[in-house]
Amino acid sequence: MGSVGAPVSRRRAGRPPRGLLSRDLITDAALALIASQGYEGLTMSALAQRLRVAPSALYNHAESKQEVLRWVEDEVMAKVDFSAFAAAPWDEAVRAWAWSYRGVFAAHAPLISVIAILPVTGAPETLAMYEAVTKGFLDAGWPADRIIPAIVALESFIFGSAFDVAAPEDIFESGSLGPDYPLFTAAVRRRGGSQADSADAAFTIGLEALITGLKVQVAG
Amino acid sequence: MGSVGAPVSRRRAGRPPRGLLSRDLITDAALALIASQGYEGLTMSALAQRLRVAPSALYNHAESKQEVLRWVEDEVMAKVDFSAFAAAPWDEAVRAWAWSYRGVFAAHAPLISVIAILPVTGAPETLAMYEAVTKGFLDAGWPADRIIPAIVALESFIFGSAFDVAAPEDIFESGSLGPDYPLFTAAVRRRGGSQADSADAAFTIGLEALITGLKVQVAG
DNA sequence: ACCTGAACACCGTTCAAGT
DNA sequence: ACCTGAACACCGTTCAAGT
Repeated sequence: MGSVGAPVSRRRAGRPPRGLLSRDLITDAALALIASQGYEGLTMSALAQRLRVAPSALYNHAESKQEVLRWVEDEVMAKVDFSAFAAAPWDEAVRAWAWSYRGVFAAHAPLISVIAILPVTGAPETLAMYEAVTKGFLDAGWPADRIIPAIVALESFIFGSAFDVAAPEDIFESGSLGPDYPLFTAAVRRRGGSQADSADAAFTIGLEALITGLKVQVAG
Repeated sequence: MGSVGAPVSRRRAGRPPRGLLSRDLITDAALALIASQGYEGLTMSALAQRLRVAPSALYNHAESKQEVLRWVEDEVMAKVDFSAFAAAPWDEAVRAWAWSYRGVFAAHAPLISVIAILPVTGAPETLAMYEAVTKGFLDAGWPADRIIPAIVALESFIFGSAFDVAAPEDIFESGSLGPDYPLFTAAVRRRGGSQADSADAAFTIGLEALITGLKVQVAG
């Protein structure tokens, strides 16, 4: 782990900034703020305070808070480990990538709604991941026109599952209404362990089903 | 279709309200507001204005905006069609339910982050759906301890896919960075049609893979 | 080119005062 | 019990003024 404020990934080339701020500094400060206060703590004021600057100064570098979130998103995406696609067989690589992807975004759920609307334009870390994943699918013999839909399907499952990780322990507690829904209540009771265990179990079941099902589709 | 302000589903029993407001009236107004202005238009002020009441009056009935969103969520959930579980074979029922579920929440994506954190306590429409789905799985011979994880996995995929429906046409446009990521750029080009078609294709592929894979798991 | 300080147009929520 | 009106503590963003 680097010290607070240390760059979290490879820095952008280009002219060094003249003033106090830059995209990289703002992004690092935003990530540090999110790490310590969560996404509710990420306000333009708090960001400015951490950078010892007036809030309005941020707008010389970012068009909006939305743009700052896009920078954060690309930086977070860089933490996803897709290295298995270069070495392991397809199903093993998908498994390793998906678990890493879900783990990273479980701590960044508010970004998911940003990503969903967000063109990849200008997000080099994100594009690097897609390039490696695409190559992994091609190497495994996937037809080119099936690759993007398959990746989107996997990502949809991963994003949905990332939300689930943050769910509270009592998410399926029906309370006083319980007796009206006996089958569901019984099924919930049969599912043991903590919420973290339950989320992992659901993710395992879904991911393995997807891998199996996709393999069948591409073979048939 | 009912007229504006008409109740959208079965109304709650219990004492009629004494004043101008009630949970049902607030929920209906919120849904009407969302339908005409989207979720950005759903503010406590706008809600109060539509109900011809001061914003502070809402707090005699709802603890917070978050609670209003929970009411909306349960109402929206009532639109999901799970009737196939009572009649059709398991895979057909899952397919019909999942498509309906995704369609409903594609128009209500901001609710997804609410649901993920939200215990089902006090959400009768939601519980009714889970009860019917659980029964469908039991009737198909599913072991009780596997049902909830499987439903959660399906829901994760459905929620993630609902986000995808709202994605812009150019979501995978890499722009000037394109040449650096040739395999991905080529794969994107091979995927034809509109974003709506792409979202449908990804949903079809993922859902069919899940159904196939879950069947294999439960058989083995 | 970049930063400050004041201002603007909002948010959700609280609370004393009324009926 | 329920509603009003004023107030509070925030938001993100703009813009004239300075260097």
